[in-house]
Amino acid sequence: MLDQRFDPAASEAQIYQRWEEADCFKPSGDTSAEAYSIVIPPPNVTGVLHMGHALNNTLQDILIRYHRMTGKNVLWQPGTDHAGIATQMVVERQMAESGSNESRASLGREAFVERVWEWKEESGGQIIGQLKRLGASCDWSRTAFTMGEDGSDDDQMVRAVRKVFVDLYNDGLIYRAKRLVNWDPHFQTAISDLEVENKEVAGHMWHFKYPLAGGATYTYVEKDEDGNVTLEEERDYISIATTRPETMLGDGAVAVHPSDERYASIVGKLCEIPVGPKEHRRLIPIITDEYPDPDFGSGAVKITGAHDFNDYQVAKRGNIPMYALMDERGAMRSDGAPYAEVAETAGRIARGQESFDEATITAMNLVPDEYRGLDRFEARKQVVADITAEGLAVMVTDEEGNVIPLVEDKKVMQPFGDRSGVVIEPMLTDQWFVDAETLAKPAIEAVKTGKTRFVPENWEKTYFNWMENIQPWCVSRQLWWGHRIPAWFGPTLRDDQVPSGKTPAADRLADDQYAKTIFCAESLAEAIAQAQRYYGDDFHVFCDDSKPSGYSTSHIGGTKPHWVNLSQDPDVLDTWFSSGLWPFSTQGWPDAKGNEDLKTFFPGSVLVTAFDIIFFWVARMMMQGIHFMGEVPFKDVYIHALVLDEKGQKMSKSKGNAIDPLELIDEYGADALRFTMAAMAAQGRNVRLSKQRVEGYRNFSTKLWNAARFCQMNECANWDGALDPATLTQPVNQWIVGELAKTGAEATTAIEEYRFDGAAGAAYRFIWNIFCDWYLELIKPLLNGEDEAAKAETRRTAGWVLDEILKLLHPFMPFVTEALWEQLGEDGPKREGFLMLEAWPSYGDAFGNDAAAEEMDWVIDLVTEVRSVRADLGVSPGSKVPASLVNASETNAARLGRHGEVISRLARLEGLGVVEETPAGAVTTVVDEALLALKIADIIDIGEAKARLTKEIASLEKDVTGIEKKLGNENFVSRAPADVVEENRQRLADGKERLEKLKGAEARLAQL
RNA sequence: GGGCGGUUAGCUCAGCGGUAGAGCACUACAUUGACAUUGUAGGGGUCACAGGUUCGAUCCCUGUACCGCCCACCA
Repeated sequence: MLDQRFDPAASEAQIYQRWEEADCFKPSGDTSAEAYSIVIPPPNVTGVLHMGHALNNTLQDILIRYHRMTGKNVLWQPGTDHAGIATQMVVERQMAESGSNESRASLGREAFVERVWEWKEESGGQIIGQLKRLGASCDWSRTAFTMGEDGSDDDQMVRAVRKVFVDLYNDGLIYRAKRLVNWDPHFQTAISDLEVENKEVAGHMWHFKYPLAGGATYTYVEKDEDGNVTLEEERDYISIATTRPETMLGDGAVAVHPSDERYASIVGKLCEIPVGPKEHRRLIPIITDEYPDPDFGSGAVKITGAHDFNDYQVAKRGNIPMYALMDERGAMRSDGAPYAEVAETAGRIARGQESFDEATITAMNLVPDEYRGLDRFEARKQVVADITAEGLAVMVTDEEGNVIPLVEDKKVMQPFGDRSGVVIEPMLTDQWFVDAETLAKPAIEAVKTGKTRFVPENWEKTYFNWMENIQPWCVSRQLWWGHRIPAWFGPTLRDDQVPSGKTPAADRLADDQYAKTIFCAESLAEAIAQAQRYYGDDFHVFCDDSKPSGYSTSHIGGTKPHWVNLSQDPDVLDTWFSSGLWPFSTQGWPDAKGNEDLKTFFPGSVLVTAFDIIFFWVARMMMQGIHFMGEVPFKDVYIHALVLDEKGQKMSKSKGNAIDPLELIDEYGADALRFTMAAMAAQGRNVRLSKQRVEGYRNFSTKLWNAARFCQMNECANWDGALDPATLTQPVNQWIVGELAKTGAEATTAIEEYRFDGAAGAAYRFIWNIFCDWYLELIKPLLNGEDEAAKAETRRTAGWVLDEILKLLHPFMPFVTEALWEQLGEDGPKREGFLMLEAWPSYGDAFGNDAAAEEMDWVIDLVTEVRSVRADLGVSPGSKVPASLVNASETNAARLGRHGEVISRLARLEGLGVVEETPAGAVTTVVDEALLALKIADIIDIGEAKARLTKEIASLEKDVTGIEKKLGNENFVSRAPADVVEENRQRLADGKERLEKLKGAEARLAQL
């Protein structure tokens, strides 16, 4: 006998364990069956399950369980992501909080990475355990990790990443270059555009005067739209606006628009940056460029190529030096020669007296001595104060007549690191870039031609929009935790050290300055071999890590053989670089190219993810998948919503509004949480989660449990396989199997179309509102009756339908359904195996039975009508009311004969029969063509009864008039589809007939 | 600035060219017969607004307003 209710806490873990031990999650291995595969979006290895994971993995598990039941060879590939920055951050924070004096720096690279591995081992299983609690049916024996230990037995991921990197490098799709990149001063690494969040913050715009060199002056004229002069004055300066005064120190020019007449006379002249020691004020040229907008501010823009993305482009076009001002912490530089010396050089460059190369410019620290070492925001304050003190701020008169510096309060968009939260600094650094534009082309094409399909479709636009404007992807990170970049740098050799026929000095100046001294290879040995071939036999190549005996730096340039010391790039790759390989790296690539798993499970059937990750991950997988496998990595991309709190806010720990899915599982069970996720997963929407909703679906599972209990008590739980609808004789049984078949079809279609809410809703409605509310009530008389054949048939049908329900519901509520499957099986023939491995139901047309459906609908309508009347008129619920059906049709009279008992029971009626005359003292209501007379006139308030009728008549009359009007419209009758017209005619006829009867009832009531 | 989405019952949301729906909340009633994690009944909507297309618009089109989100961005 089933317990009173299902106890998720006690049962779920145990059920899960049994599935796992029986290898239920592994692919069937039946290669004759269609393969169905999903790769999990790998959660951070050190992460904990949050609501987003719960939604994402519930939906995947529903698909996986469904397709497994349809007999496919199913793989849900699990794994975790090493999550470079995030994980490194966690470990660093732990060290900081531990109170020990350890830090990343004190530990050193090797020990620190070792520490991260330890942490990974310690916490890496946690999230997997949590996914198991959710019921995720991944094949855990294949759990993958985006990293691996170089040189260990488990280095396949390392080899995959290296191969990808080296191949792309050899194809010219990865290159190293000095570019302006987003620099995170907290983590002291470059990050990609996607990892930058632009936020609007309150800022200021300062206006400063850049005096013309040598005290030169010009006539500054402003005109209005009509060409009338509004301002004319002699100026010895050009006015510049800036929100970042500290970057003035690195200005290389002032730019104006070529059409800007105000400044035409001073273009080509020099002006002075109004900051720094007076005797070494730097002069910079006034140039023209299309970039400045003459209508904004003064129309003149300072150009700081090394600290602003727009300026960078201008500087590149105009060959303006880009002076880097800050160090990796975002503080003003304190390296290099004293300011006076450097400023002198810069001055000569500005006057065109000295040529310059990138390396020279990079080495120059133009931060005046008094600002060196200051934090960038400190430096900003200083610069503003110094300029203002010197009287070089643009002044205005305020409302009270005071002359004050012009400082506008202004909302400015500021870039922040998405992980660190600090202000990102554009920095000129050497980084590795992927030529995303080239890789994006086939990835765009694949979606255009439908090889990969987005569901819902509108996400394609987002994808296209981004892919079509894609920028080079900066993939190097100055971190320690990650895939080390497989590139080794050779030394820069003096001219007399250069191998014959090679010209490194020239190479250095070229755009691909490093190309000839970089050795990109899948292993150190290969890199050394490459270098050896490059340098020739006169050189002996080795690497830092393996200093050969007899090595001495003095040998360089000395007697042969010369020593060439390679050192590996210290940087690691962006986490997403390896995540992008996930669909094939998890299947053993590159080792297993051509092996069964890769052939069988790549490409994946669908990728399930949230929209916030389309760019980060989906796009990268598309690019890398197509490039390396020659095929799209998945056929469908299902984009689901984000989980928000009840108020529509993004859940986050810091806001304190996060609901912990594990707590919900503890409280309501995994099934309830899963069902909630499915029911709320309407496409293209956010999911607002409330506990109440979860509670409601927990109640649903209890409802199912109790329905099963009822079946069991009534010996309906005997499981005996198939059911032939043709053998059914009872309308109620014929009807329920038809309803079940409809539900099954609806759920199947919905899942196939990724409408999880539709599938969940269909199951919910059928189980609660049809099976429990009606079917189980309707069969009670049969189960308690004398007709043994009918009883047997009903038991069999109820038992069968219950089993089918368990199957249909299983992908959504795997635990409670599996528990019921097992426990109900104890009453009947022994079940062979797990519910999760049963076949997904597919019902033929044979299950539909229109006549039975119509008959049962009539019964249900009748009962509902009586209940409504009783409730409205305040008839006490317990009392049995004498009732009869007046002037019923033959059909309905027959139906009453078959169902009178159950109707009487459900509607609390007695003496229910067919009569020709309305009995005295009866209140009547209309059911179909007949009047239903209830002898209650003496126990109710006639006024209320009348009011009820009046209301119904009014509402019906409104309907009827509406339809009459419609049918009276010539255009409607001639132009609307015939079936619509016919349907309206029928409705009108029915309405009128009913109206007449209601009016009759009203009249009769008036006589009482 | 560009793009995407939203506006339907008190709340959260489905829906859809032809009769406006669910869950929760609310109201009333019911209590040993599977289930109070329940049952029965009920109230509650100018489907944001304005035009247009159509025999017919909550639905399609255009515009407006407001609300989200994404991308870009003026120094």
